[in-house]
Amino acid sequence: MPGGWGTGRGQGRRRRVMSFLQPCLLFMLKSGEAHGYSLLNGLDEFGFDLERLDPSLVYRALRDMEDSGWVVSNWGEESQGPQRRVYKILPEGDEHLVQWVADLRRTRDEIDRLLCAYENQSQSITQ
Amino acid sequence: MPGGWGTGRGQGRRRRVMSFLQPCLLFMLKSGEAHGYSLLNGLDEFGFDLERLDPSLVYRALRDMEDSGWVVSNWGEESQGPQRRVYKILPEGDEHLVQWVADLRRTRDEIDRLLCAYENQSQSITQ
DNA sequence: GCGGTCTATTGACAATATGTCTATAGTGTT
DNA sequence: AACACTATAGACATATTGTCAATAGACCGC
Repeated sequence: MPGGWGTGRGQGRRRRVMSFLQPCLLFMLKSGEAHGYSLLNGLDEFGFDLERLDPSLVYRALRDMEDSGWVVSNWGEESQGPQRRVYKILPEGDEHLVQWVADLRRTRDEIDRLLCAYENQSQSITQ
Repeated sequence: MPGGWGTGRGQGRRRRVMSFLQPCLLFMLKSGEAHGYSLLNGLDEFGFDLERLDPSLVYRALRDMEDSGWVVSNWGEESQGPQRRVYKILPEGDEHLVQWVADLRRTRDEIDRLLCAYENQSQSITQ
């Protein structure tokens, strides 16, 4: 832990929930099957900076989720352009997303607690 | 990324913000100097399960923050009982906490966006 | 007096997670 | 022909977290 901002990798890099890519990708796949690059592009909807997001991160996450049995993929049948893998969520992936949702609610509450305590302390000091 | 819950380390382990210990410890030190073990005990206030939280994690985080110049510590002057290090936040630590607060607000908003999208999709499906 | 638990701290090693880079390849534009 | 975008994936490095062992004082129960 070099120390968050200003040192080491990704200066100014934001700290998000660990493995946050996972529930985002699972959720997008709930809306329908998609291929990797379009999922990548959809991540800006959840706060990812697409200019800084290396595509290999997304593809590795997709592969890992497939290894875990939450999604499945098959090569599309394009006749034109590069071949694309089409990903689809499985029932196990749906269940996993339910767990993620419960866990993210708790994580949000924990962040809220710290932020509220911080803001309350700032107010009491200035009064 | 074996896949969150059910496999690998920490079965059922929750996924929180990376390095979340850091702002929690910094905030507690804003309230006044404290020694390591009391900071450890105060972490239940922010969602940490004290029964599962290894003290070495907290002490390492404190050391890392001291290395980064955000806190300072000195050996207390107890005549009885084991010696204790007393930690104190520095102005740089205060500034770093301000950055953490801004970042945590964004992280909370990102979680909110995913949770709202998820709940909206669940409702549209059942209607 | 001894064993166990709690308090108090720290380092070493292992495991997990993320970041970066390289590579291949098709299409479209300049 | 070069560049950018699309599309995918592996290797290597770095960052972060988890676990274990170690030391030691105080207190409590037996």
